[in-house]
Amino acid sequence: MSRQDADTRDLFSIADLASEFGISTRAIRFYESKGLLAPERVGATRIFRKRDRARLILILRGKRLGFTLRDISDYLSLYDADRSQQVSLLAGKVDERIALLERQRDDLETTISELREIKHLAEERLKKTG
DNA sequence: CTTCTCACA
DNA sequence: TGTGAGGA
Repeated sequence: MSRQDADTRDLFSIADLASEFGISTRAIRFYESKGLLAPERVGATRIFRKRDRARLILILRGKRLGFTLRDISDYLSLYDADRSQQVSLLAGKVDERIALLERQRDDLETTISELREIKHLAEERLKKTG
């Protein structure tokens, strides 16, 4: 059993992480090119450690919640620097995100109401004309 | 298998 | 925010 669980292992190749998280190796390189990841190198080959993997998990979670890579980058860059600044940045971004989703929800509800009204009028017309 | 870059949506 | 392709 040389194979260890991802959580207990320390070293990962780009292909390991890509398959573990169901993303492309290209996407991982892309995140690195945007400064979100900074794996070690042995020659030209990337070596990802647990902390790199943890950052990738945060990146994917941020994306899932609808944040841009820029948002995520800003957040991650404060990890070692200012912890409380990081927390307040996160709080602000979360507020923004919630506000946007609520506006979108309101817009959707308005649109749905309009469509229901149109449907109602169409059905009324059908009753009259046959 | 890895790397890089350029074009493209 | 990524992908496809082509070369090394």
